[in-house]
Amino acid sequence: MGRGRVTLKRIENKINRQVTFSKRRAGLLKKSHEISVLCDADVALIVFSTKGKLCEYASNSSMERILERYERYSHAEMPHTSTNTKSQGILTSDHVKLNARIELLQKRERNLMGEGLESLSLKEIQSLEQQIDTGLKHIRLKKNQLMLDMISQLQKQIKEEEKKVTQHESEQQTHEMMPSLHIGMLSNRVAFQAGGNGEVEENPRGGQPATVIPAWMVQHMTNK
Amino acid sequence: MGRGRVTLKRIENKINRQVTFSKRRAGLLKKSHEISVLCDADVALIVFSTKGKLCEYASNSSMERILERYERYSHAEMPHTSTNTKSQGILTSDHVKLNARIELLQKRERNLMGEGLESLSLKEIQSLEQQIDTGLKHIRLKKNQLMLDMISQLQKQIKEEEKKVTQHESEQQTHEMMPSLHIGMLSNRVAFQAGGNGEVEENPRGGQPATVIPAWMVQHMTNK
DNA sequence: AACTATTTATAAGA
DNA sequence: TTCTTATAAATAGTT
Repeated sequence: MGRGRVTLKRIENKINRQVTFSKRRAGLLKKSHEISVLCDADVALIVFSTKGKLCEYASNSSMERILERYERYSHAEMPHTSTNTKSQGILTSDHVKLNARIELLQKRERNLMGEGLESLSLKEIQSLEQQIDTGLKHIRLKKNQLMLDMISQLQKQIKEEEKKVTQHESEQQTHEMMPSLHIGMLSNRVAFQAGGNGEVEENPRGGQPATVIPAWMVQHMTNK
Repeated sequence: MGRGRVTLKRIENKINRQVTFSKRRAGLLKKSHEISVLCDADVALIVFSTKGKLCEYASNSSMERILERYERYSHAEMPHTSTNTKSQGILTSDHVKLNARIELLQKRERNLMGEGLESLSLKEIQSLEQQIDTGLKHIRLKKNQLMLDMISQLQKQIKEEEKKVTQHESEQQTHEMMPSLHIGMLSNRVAFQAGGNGEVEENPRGGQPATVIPAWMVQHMTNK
């Protein structure tokens, strides 16, 4: 829907990404609203930008109601940390409660770092492992992103340096050819393989620009 | 986007409504996925059709994770609205401190789970990765320990059961040889190869007698 | 479920 | 950010 074909891949340019985000977010909101009105559907949309800014849409019935309905529908329930956390109420002004909450959070932190596991059951530990494993993947993804950003920035810098040097040389009538450092060509592959301990979390198809719509989505689109 | 202008009003024809719903739902899902990939956003979409059928989309991190994040975010919204009980007086500053600490801990927790990484530098992320990686190893160690404990406990139990059965049989003068289930010989091997990702740091715990390993456990040990 | 005429969304540019 | 514009995409009505 624009002047170029869309490739389903993270937009690397920060500015562009932000702009596209704003535009598409607006579109998504609009369409969410439209389907809710046209088709009399209950819709809840939650979007967090890269920077963590929240944006939400909820049809007619409030977000809360829809989420409740979702919880009810999706599974019988799942007793989880969020339950305690939420029921305690972050806003509680009671000192004791605040301290209790802090203690809880500290225990949670220690658990996440692999400490204080004595009191946990096998099930709890498995769940913990799962969460951390997933989180670690995210972290490594983010790290790769940062490294990529840094690489392209450095490349830009080097190019500029080269330009200066070249200019300088021509001013001095020095026409030697200086072989430029084309470190750049490898950026993508290198970056994607840099996972610390050899884990490659990124799309294994490395250089492929486009992405196929994931199977689950096709399913959603196909099934009724 | 079609042969007629769209009027933002509930489609009365039931069939049409259903068809439009299907089409637009697919579109919405697609766009949700696109913005999540292109703009690196966290997106959760929940749609209930008129008939109450649920359809959902969640980017990368699971729906649960996003909803949790949402809860956290929306709760954190109104911390200032209810600064009640001025009777607390001096304690207020404590309060503020406690709340600040809680916020810090929450951020830390999110970081440990691979969220809210936007504000971190490459160095910080690397350190985080290191910590979590180490922690994860601990957790897996603990898990293995627990599983091994459970296995030997189960083995003991079964042994006793077998004994009872044998006694009973001899009491009844039934001397048929009942081939006991010596599936057990592999127990150790299985246990030691199951370690999630292959890391088993535990030390072999003696050759216990025969045992059947429950299916669920094998699964837990094998998968991952 | 396919097709296609149109409307809509939006990428790029200013 | 906002506006404009050329184009890609979505989709309403049809088969």
